[in-house]
Amino acid sequence: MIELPQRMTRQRKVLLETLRRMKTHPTADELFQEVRNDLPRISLGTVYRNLDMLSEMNLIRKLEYGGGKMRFDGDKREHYHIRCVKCGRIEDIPVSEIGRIDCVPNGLAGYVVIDYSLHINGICPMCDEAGKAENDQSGRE
Amino acid sequence: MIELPQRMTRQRKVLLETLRRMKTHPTADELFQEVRNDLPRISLGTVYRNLDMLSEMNLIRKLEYGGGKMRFDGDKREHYHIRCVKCGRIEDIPVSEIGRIDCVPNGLAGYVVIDYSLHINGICPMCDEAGKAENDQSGRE
DNA sequence: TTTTGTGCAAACGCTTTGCATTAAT
DNA sequence: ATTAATGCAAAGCGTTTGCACAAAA
Repeated sequence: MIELPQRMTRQRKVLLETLRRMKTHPTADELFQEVRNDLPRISLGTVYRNLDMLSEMNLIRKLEYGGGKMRFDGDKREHYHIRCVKCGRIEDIPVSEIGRIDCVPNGLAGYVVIDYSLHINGICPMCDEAGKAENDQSGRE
Repeated sequence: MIELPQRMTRQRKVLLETLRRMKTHPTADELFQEVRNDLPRISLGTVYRNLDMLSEMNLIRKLEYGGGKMRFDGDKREHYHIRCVKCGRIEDIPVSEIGRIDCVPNGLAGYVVIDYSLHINGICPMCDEAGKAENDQSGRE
Protein backbone atom coordinates (compact mmCIF):
# COMPACT_ATOMS: atom_id res chain seq x y z
CA MET A 1 0.00 0.00 0.00
CA ILE A 2 1.37 3.41 -0.99
CA GLU A 3 1.04 6.35 1.37
CA LEU A 4 -0.32 9.53 -0.11
CA PRO A 5 2.13 12.41 0.05
CA GLN A 6 1.71 15.23 2.51
CA ARG A 7 4.36 17.71 1.49
CA MET A 8 4.56 19.47 -1.84
CA THR A 9 8.29 19.33 -2.38
CA ARG A 10 10.07 21.18 -5.14
CA GLN A 11 10.86 17.83 -6.79
CA ARG A 12 7.21 16.75 -6.81
CA LYS A 13 6.06 20.08 -8.22
CA VAL A 14 8.64 20.19 -11.01
CA LEU A 15 8.02 16.54 -11.95
CA LEU A 16 4.28 17.10 -12.31
CA GLU A 17 4.70 20.35 -14.25
CA THR A 18 7.29 18.84 -16.57
CA LEU A 19 5.22 15.73 -17.27
CA ARG A 20 2.18 17.87 -18.01
CA ARG A 21 4.22 19.93 -20.45
CA MET A 22 5.68 16.87 -22.27
CA LYS A 23 3.54 15.29 -24.96
CA THR A 24 5.74 12.23 -25.43
CA HIS A 25 4.54 9.84 -22.70
CA PRO A 26 8.09 9.63 -21.36
CA THR A 27 9.66 6.73 -19.49
CA ALA A 28 10.86 7.36 -15.94
CA ASP A 29 14.37 7.83 -17.24
CA GLU A 30 13.37 10.25 -20.00
CA LEU A 31 11.49 12.36 -17.48
CA PHE A 32 14.49 12.15 -15.14
CA GLN A 33 16.78 13.54 -17.87
CA GLU A 34 14.32 16.33 -18.66
CA VAL A 35 13.80 17.33 -15.06
CA ARG A 36 17.53 17.57 -14.42
CA ASN A 37 17.50 20.88 -16.28
CA ASP A 38 15.66 22.36 -13.31
CA LEU A 39 16.90 20.06 -10.55
CA PRO A 40 20.43 18.89 -11.35
CA ARG A 41 20.74 16.87 -8.13
CA ILE A 42 17.45 14.93 -8.31
CA SER A 43 17.79 11.15 -8.22
CA LEU A 44 16.07 8.50 -10.29
CA GLY A 45 14.70 6.95 -7.10
CA THR A 46 12.87 10.17 -6.33
CA VAL A 47 11.43 10.20 -9.83
CA TYR A 48 10.05 6.69 -9.40
CA ARG A 49 8.69 7.37 -5.93
CA ASN A 50 6.91 10.51 -7.05
CA LEU A 51 5.52 8.98 -10.20
CA ASP A 52 4.02 6.22 -8.07
CA MET A 53 2.50 8.73 -5.69
CA LEU A 54 1.16 11.02 -8.40
CA SER A 55 -0.52 8.14 -10.20
CA GLU A 56 -1.89 6.86 -6.91
CA MET A 57 -3.36 10.35 -6.41
CA ASN A 58 -4.80 10.14 -9.91
CA LEU A 59 -2.93 13.24 -11.06
CA ILE A 60 -1.14 11.34 -13.82
CA ARG A 61 -1.58 8.07 -15.71
CA LYS A 62 0.82 5.15 -15.62
CA LEU A 63 0.92 3.35 -18.96
CA GLU A 64 1.92 -0.31 -18.82
CA TYR A 65 2.05 -1.07 -22.51
CA GLY A 66 4.71 -3.74 -22.55
CA GLY A 67 8.17 -3.41 -23.96
CA GLY A 68 9.57 -3.60 -20.45
CA LYS A 69 9.34 0.10 -19.61
CA MET A 70 6.62 2.06 -17.94
CA ARG A 71 5.52 5.31 -19.51
CA PHE A 72 3.70 8.21 -17.96
CA ASP A 73 1.01 10.58 -19.17
CA GLY A 74 0.20 13.94 -17.60
CA ASP A 75 -2.95 14.37 -19.67
CA LYS A 76 -5.94 13.10 -17.72
CA ARG A 77 -8.54 13.75 -20.44
CA GLU A 78 -10.06 10.60 -21.93
CA HIS A 79 -8.16 9.39 -24.96
CA TYR A 80 -6.67 6.23 -26.45
CA HIS A 81 -3.07 5.39 -27.26
CA ILE A 82 -1.25 3.77 -30.11
CA ARG A 83 2.18 2.24 -29.54
CA CYS A 84 4.97 1.67 -32.02
CA VAL A 85 6.22 -1.92 -31.66
CA LYS A 86 9.62 -0.93 -33.09
CA CYS A 87 10.58 2.08 -30.97
CA GLY A 88 8.05 2.01 -28.13
CA ARG A 89 6.79 5.53 -28.82
CA ILE A 90 3.22 6.12 -27.69
CA GLU A 91 0.90 8.64 -29.29
CA ASP A 92 -2.57 9.92 -28.46
CA ILE A 93 -5.71 8.92 -30.31
CA PRO A 94 -8.76 11.08 -29.61
CA VAL A 95 -11.88 9.15 -28.59
CA SER A 96 -13.64 10.66 -31.61
CA GLU A 97 -11.49 8.65 -34.01
CA ILE A 98 -12.56 5.27 -32.63
CA GLY A 99 -15.70 5.73 -30.65
CA ARG A 100 -16.29 4.91 -27.03
CA ILE A 101 -16.11 1.28 -25.95
CA ASP A 102 -18.84 0.78 -23.43
CA CYS A 103 -19.67 -2.85 -23.69
CA VAL A 104 -17.64 -4.30 -20.81
CA PRO A 105 -20.03 -5.65 -18.18
CA ASN A 106 -19.07 -5.98 -14.53
CA GLY A 107 -18.78 -9.50 -13.11
CA LEU A 108 -16.95 -11.00 -16.10
CA ALA A 109 -15.50 -14.34 -15.03
CA GLY A 110 -16.56 -13.38 -11.50
CA TYR A 111 -14.21 -10.37 -11.45
CA VAL A 112 -14.93 -6.93 -10.06
CA VAL A 113 -14.11 -4.93 -13.19
CA ILE A 114 -11.98 -1.85 -12.45
CA ASP A 115 -11.23 -0.46 -15.86
CA TYR A 116 -10.26 -1.41 -19.37
CA SER A 117 -8.16 0.07 -22.12
CA LEU A 118 -7.69 -0.49 -25.78
CA HIS A 119 -4.08 -1.24 -26.71
CA ILE A 120 -3.34 -0.48 -30.33
CA ASN A 121 -0.03 -1.62 -31.78
CA GLY A 122 1.46 -0.39 -35.01
CA ILE A 123 4.52 0.99 -36.72
CA CYS A 124 5.07 4.71 -36.53
CA PRO A 125 5.85 6.74 -39.66
CA MET A 126 9.52 7.08 -38.73
CA CYS A 127 10.12 3.38 -38.08
CA ASP A 128 8.11 2.49 -41.18
CA GLU A 129 10.41 4.63 -43.34
CA ALA A 130 13.50 3.20 -41.66
CA GLY A 131 12.19 -0.33 -42.19
CA LYS A 132 11.55 0.25 -45.88
CA ALA A 133 15.05 1.64 -46.40
CA GLU A 134 16.51 -1.40 -44.65
CA ASN A 135 14.54 -3.82 -46.79
CA ASP A 136 15.70 -2.08 -49.94
CA GLN A 137 19.26 -2.59 -48.78
CA SER A 138 18.92 -6.28 -47.91
CA GLY A 139 16.95 -6.93 -51.08
CA ARG A 140 20.04 -6.08 -53.10
CA GLU A 141 22.29 -8.64 -51.46
CA MET B 1 15.68 -10.04 -35.33
CA ILE B 2 14.84 -13.58 -34.17
CA GLU B 3 15.75 -16.56 -36.32
CA LEU B 4 13.04 -19.11 -36.91
CA PRO B 5 13.90 -22.54 -35.55
CA GLN B 6 14.88 -25.37 -37.77
CA ARG B 7 14.98 -28.33 -35.42
CA MET B 8 12.11 -29.74 -33.43
CA THR B 9 13.91 -30.48 -30.20
CA ARG B 10 12.38 -32.43 -27.38
CA GLN B 11 12.39 -29.25 -25.28
CA ARG B 12 10.47 -27.28 -27.89
CA LYS B 13 7.90 -30.01 -28.35
CA VAL B 14 7.26 -30.49 -24.64
CA LEU B 15 7.05 -26.72 -24.04
CA LEU B 16 4.44 -26.26 -26.74
CA GLU B 17 2.40 -29.27 -25.63
CA THR B 18 2.52 -28.24 -21.99
CA LEU B 19 1.53 -24.65 -22.71
CA ARG B 20 -1.37 -25.84 -24.85
CA ARG B 21 -2.54 -28.05 -22.02
CA MET B 22 -2.32 -25.32 -19.36
CA LYS B 23 -5.27 -22.95 -19.08
CA THR B 24 -3.57 -20.54 -16.69
CA HIS B 25 -1.59 -18.22 -19.01
CA PRO B 26 1.59 -19.09 -17.11
CA THR B 27 4.66 -16.91 -16.71
CA ALA B 28 7.93 -18.23 -18.11
CA ASP B 29 8.89 -19.45 -14.67
CA GLU B 30 5.58 -21.19 -14.01
CA LEU B 31 5.88 -23.02 -17.33
CA PHE B 32 9.50 -23.85 -16.46
CA GLN B 33 8.40 -25.47 -13.20
CA GLU B 34 5.66 -27.41 -14.94
CA VAL B 35 7.88 -28.66 -17.75
CA ARG B 36 10.49 -29.91 -15.32
CA ASN B 37 8.24 -32.87 -14.62
CA ASP B 38 9.08 -34.14 -18.10
CA LEU B 39 12.50 -32.56 -18.57
CA PRO B 40 14.24 -32.25 -15.21
CA ARG B 41 17.41 -30.74 -16.72
CA ILE B 42 15.80 -28.01 -18.87
CA SER B 43 17.01 -24.48 -18.16
CA LEU B 44 15.06 -21.27 -17.82
CA GLY B 45 17.08 -19.78 -20.68
CA THR B 46 15.81 -22.49 -22.98
CA VAL B 47 12.25 -21.76 -21.91
CA TYR B 48 12.62 -18.08 -22.76
CA ARG B 49 14.34 -18.77 -26.08
CA ASN B 50 11.65 -21.20 -27.16
CA LEU B 51 8.78 -19.02 -26.04
CA ASP B 52 10.22 -16.23 -28.16
CA MET B 53 10.53 -18.51 -31.16
CA LEU B 54 7.10 -20.06 -30.78
CA SER B 55 5.43 -16.67 -30.53
CA GLU B 56 7.49 -15.45 -33.50
CA MET B 57 6.12 -18.48 -35.39
CA ASN B 58 2.63 -17.54 -34.25
CA LEU B 59 2.09 -20.86 -32.52
CA ILE B 60 1.51 -19.19 -29.16
CA ARG B 61 0.59 -15.73 -27.87
CA LYS B 62 2.81 -13.56 -25.71
CA LEU B 63 0.75 -11.47 -23.28
CA GLU B 64 2.36 -8.23 -22.17
CA TYR B 65 -0.21 -7.11 -19.64
CA GLY B 66 2.00 -5.21 -17.27
CA GLY B 67 2.88 -6.23 -13.76
CA GLY B 68 6.45 -6.87 -14.81
CA LYS B 69 6.02 -10.44 -16.01
CA MET B 70 5.23 -11.82 -19.41
CA ARG B 71 2.56 -14.46 -19.69
CA PHE B 72 1.95 -16.96 -22.43
CA ASP B 73 -1.16 -18.40 -24.03
CA GLY B 74 -1.24 -21.59 -26.09
CA ASP B 75 -4.82 -20.97 -27.23
CA LYS B 76 -4.77 -19.19 -30.59
CA ARG B 77 -8.54 -18.86 -30.92
CA GLU B 78 -9.84 -15.31 -30.71
CA HIS B 79 -10.74 -14.29 -27.18
CA TYR B 80 -10.23 -11.47 -24.70
CA HIS B 81 -8.50 -11.50 -21.33
CA ILE B 82 -9.19 -10.08 -17.92
CA ARG B 83 -6.33 -9.55 -15.47
CA CYS B 84 -6.40 -9.42 -11.70
CA VAL B 85 -4.50 -6.33 -10.54
CA LYS B 86 -3.79 -7.97 -7.18
CA CYS B 87 -2.36 -11.36 -8.16
CA GLY B 88 -1.67 -10.98 -11.89
CA ARG B 89 -3.84 -13.96 -12.84
CA ILE B 90 -5.25 -13.74 -16.36
CA GLU B 91 -8.48 -15.39 -17.44
CA ASP B 92 -10.23 -15.83 -20.76
CA ILE B 93 -13.26 -13.88 -21.85
CA PRO B 94 -15.07 -15.25 -24.91
CA VAL B 95 -15.70 -12.74 -27.67
CA SER B 96 -19.40 -13.40 -27.29
CA GLU B 97 -19.46 -11.75 -23.86
CA ILE B 98 -18.25 -8.40 -25.13
CA GLY B 99 -18.73 -8.28 -28.83
CA ARG B 100 -16.14 -7.77 -31.49
CA ILE B 101 -14.30 -4.45 -31.58
CA ASP B 102 -13.91 -3.63 -35.22
CA CYS B 103 -13.70 0.12 -35.26
CA VAL B 104 -9.96 0.66 -35.37
CA PRO B 105 -9.05 2.22 -38.72
CA ASN B 106 -5.62 1.84 -40.30
CA GLY B 107 -3.50 4.98 -40.58
CA LEU B 108 -4.29 6.32 -37.09
CA ALA B 109 -1.76 9.06 -36.30
CA GLY B 110 0.06 7.96 -39.45
CA TYR B 111 0.73 4.49 -38.04
CA VAL B 112 0.49 1.18 -39.86
CA VAL B 113 -1.89 -0.56 -37.48
CA ILE B 114 -0.82 -4.12 -36.68
CA ASP B 115 -3.34 -5.23 -34.09
CA TYR B 116 -5.18 -4.13 -31.00
CA SER B 117 -6.36 -5.75 -27.83
CA LEU B 118 -8.71 -4.92 -25.05
CA HIS B 119 -7.05 -4.98 -21.63
CA ILE B 120 -9.55 -5.46 -18.84
CA ASN B 121 -8.40 -5.02 -15.26
CA GLY B 122 -10.25 -6.22 -12.23
CA ILE B 123 -10.08 -8.12 -8.98
CA CYS B 124 -10.52 -11.87 -9.14
CA PRO B 125 -12.95 -13.65 -6.79
CA MET B 126 -10.12 -15.02 -4.65
CA CYS B 127 -8.37 -11.68 -4.13
CA ASP B 128 -11.69 -9.96 -3.58
CA GLU B 129 -12.49 -12.36 -0.74
CA ALA B 130 -9.02 -11.95 0.72
CA GLY B 131 -9.32 -8.16 0.51
CA LYS B 132 -12.66 -8.15 2.30
CA ALA B 133 -11.29 -10.30 5.13
CA GLU B 134 -8.31 -7.98 5.50
CA ASN B 135 -10.51 -4.89 5.65
CA ASP B 136 -12.62 -6.46 8.35
CA GLN B 137 -9.44 -7.00 10.35
CA SER B 138 -8.06 -3.49 9.96
CA GLY B 139 -11.48 -1.97 10.58
CA ARG B 140 -11.31 -3.26 14.12
CA GLU B 141 -8.09 -1.54 15.07
C1' DT C 1 11.19 20.48 16.20
C1' DT C 2 9.20 16.85 13.97
C1' DT C 3 8.85 13.66 10.50
C1' DT C 4 8.23 13.23 5.47
C1' DG C 5 10.95 13.13 1.47
C1' DT C 6 15.51 13.04 -0.81
C1' DG C 7 20.03 11.33 -2.70
C1' DC C 8 22.83 7.67 -3.05
C1' DA C 9 23.99 3.12 -3.80
C1' DA C 10 22.99 -1.45 -3.28
C1' DA C 11 19.62 -4.95 -4.02
C1' DC C 12 15.94 -7.09 -6.68
C1' DG C 13 13.41 -9.73 -10.24
C1' DC C 14 12.67 -10.82 -14.80
C1' DT C 15 14.93 -11.56 -19.06
C1' DT C 16 18.84 -11.98 -22.15
C1' DT C 17 23.33 -13.59 -23.53
C1' DG C 18 28.17 -15.84 -24.10
C1' DC C 19 30.17 -20.03 -24.31
C1' DA C 20 31.39 -24.84 -24.11
C1' DT C 21 28.74 -28.99 -24.92
C1' DT C 22 24.92 -31.81 -26.77
C1' DA C 23 21.94 -33.57 -30.07
C1' DA C 24 18.86 -33.06 -34.39
C1' DT C 25 19.39 -33.45 -39.14
C1' DA D 1 29.66 -34.44 -39.91
C1' DT D 2 27.39 -30.07 -39.38
C1' DT D 3 25.59 -26.69 -36.94
C1' DA D 4 21.31 -25.36 -34.38
C1' DA D 5 19.96 -25.64 -29.74
C1' DT D 6 20.88 -26.56 -24.84
C1' DG D 7 22.52 -25.89 -19.92
C1' DC D 8 24.77 -23.06 -17.09
C1' DA D 9 26.13 -18.93 -15.13
C1' DA D 10 26.92 -14.27 -15.62
C1' DA D 11 25.38 -9.99 -17.23
C1' DG D 12 21.70 -6.57 -18.33
C1' DC D 13 18.21 -3.47 -17.32
C1' DG D 14 14.25 -1.27 -15.32
C1' DT D 15 12.63 -0.67 -10.83
C1' DT D 16 12.62 -0.80 -5.74
C1' DT D 17 14.56 -0.16 -1.21
C1' DG D 18 17.51 0.86 3.16
C1' DC D 19 19.59 4.41 5.32
C1' DA D 20 21.71 8.75 6.75
C1' DC D 21 20.75 13.44 5.75
C1' DA D 22 17.89 17.49 4.18
C1' DA D 23 14.00 20.34 4.22
C1' DA D 24 8.76 20.96 4.55
C1' DA D 25 5.41 22.01 7.92
